[in-house]
Amino acid sequence: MNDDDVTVGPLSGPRPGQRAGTPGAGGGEPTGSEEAGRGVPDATVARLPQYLRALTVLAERGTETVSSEALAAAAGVGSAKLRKDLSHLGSYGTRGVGYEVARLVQQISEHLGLTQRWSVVIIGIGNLGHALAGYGGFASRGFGVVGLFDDSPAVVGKRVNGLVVRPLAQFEAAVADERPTIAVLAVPAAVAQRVCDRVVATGVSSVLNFAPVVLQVPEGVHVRKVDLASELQILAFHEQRRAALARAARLVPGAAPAGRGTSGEPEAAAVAGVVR
Amino acid sequence: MNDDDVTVGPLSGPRPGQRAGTPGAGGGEPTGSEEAGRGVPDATVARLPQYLRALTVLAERGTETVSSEALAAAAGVGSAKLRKDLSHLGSYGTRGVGYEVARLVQQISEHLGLTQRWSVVIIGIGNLGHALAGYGGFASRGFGVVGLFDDSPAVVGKRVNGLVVRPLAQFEAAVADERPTIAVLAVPAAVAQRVCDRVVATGVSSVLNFAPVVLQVPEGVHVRKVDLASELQILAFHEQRRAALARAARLVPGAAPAGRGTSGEPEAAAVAGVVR
DNA sequence: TAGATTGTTAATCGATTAACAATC
DNA sequence: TAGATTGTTAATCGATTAACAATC
Repeated sequence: MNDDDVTVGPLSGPRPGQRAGTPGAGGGEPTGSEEAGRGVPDATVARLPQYLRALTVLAERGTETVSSEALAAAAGVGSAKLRKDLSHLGSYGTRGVGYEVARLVQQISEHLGLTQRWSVVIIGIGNLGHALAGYGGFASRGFGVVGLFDDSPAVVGKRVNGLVVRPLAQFEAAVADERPTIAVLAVPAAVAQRVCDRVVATGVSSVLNFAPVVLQVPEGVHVRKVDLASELQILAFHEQRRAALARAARLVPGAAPAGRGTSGEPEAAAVAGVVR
Repeated sequence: MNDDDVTVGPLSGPRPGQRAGTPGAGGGEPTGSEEAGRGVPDATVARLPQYLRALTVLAERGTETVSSEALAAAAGVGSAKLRKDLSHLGSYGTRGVGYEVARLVQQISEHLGLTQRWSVVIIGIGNLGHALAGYGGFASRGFGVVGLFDDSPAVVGKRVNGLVVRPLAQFEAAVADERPTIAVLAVPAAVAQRVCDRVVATGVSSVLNFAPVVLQVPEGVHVRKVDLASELQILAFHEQRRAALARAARLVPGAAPAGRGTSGEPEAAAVAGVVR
């Protein structure tokens, strides 16, 4: 689960500390008249795009029906988890048979809100923003980039992927026109909060943040963070632990519990002079 | 928690289905002679970079000591969670006082393995790979990009951020020379698995994958995935749910249970200015 | 000593997993 | 009917949270 998802639900009940996005599964309050999909767990939501992608691949290959076992393998999860996840959407399988690929694609797409087109603006057209503006994966999945903004004279006015980069000063007016739902922030950390404040003030309620800062937003605004350096740091942690374990194993060879495999570890050299 | 982390631990005990990265907290097997940091939970590890960043900001401002309350606020988490997380590292605070910023920076850096320099190669120098190659956030956090590879004649030979893009054919030889620990994959989905296989075959044991596919890797190789389109899809899910709730609220206005605040749908409120 | 704040405990919550009854 | 596979239940596990005793 990517719990960088700083989300506060629209119900905004004043009970302090209630984290929405996981609405009161316990209480009463039917919340309305929806049938299912009311209380899809965050962890499940985060996996739906994966399932959808696996299903799309299957559909392209002409597969019409798939078992939870096979789909789970394609998506890299366990079949029990997959079935549980799908059951939250209402369960569209047939016992003894499996899931109809086309139907499931449709259902997941609807649940993810992909049956409509969402408009996206990108703010900050540096290296990364430029790449995002040109990323084919957005358009192909129903996200339309409708605006590019930056404040640097070096890029304003340039054409990127068919759009002209506009100065940030025009942002508010553009939003009033184009009504994007999602803003992608690819600006430097130092200005990210200020830009975010402006974005939120215009009514945009979802933000994808690439700046390495924790954005403060009012209730009701969703922020997801992609932090590239953090990803490397997390990998580094595991490498470091691996190296530490390998060192320990060399020092206390008898302590090795079992099945250590090719017990020499690849990074031994790189580690040669490190901590502890 | 970012549980895209497909990780298999170095202990590789043959017990089937055991997910490592969360080593047997229950069992016996002391795993060696390390003091602490043995069993840092994945969720905690994923937050350490956040803490480190917040601390760095504090350090730059000249702050010498910080309370869990203040640091937690800066990192966007609760103070209890922060203290619990830090306690997994061994706890370096002083009751009644707080944490010494410099000391904590040092401790977290060591735990993340950032006291050494990790070498990174980037494979796939399209839009995204190009941006990653130029991303300052890597170098500034101790990750050195030592190689860029691609197979397209359009980019091979070009100089990006001081490095010449080499053909993928030279990859194996280069790895033997430069011994990178981490490979970043920014290649098209269609070839990602094949490229990954080559990467893993050279002994690289950590992969950061930007291709929208689930990579199959042998035990002991860490893969983390960054999926840009998925991030947007998850945001779309929440927007879609928000819209559905708003619709339900309009149709059954009396059904609003309590504390609905400005019961109009959040979209409207957000547009008018900032919510709540 | 009095005030502050950590580190830890215990309760709670959400997510995962295995197993199996329901049912195609 | 026999075989297959879903949808759900119940057990387990890991993560979060609040509260507070320890202690600076």
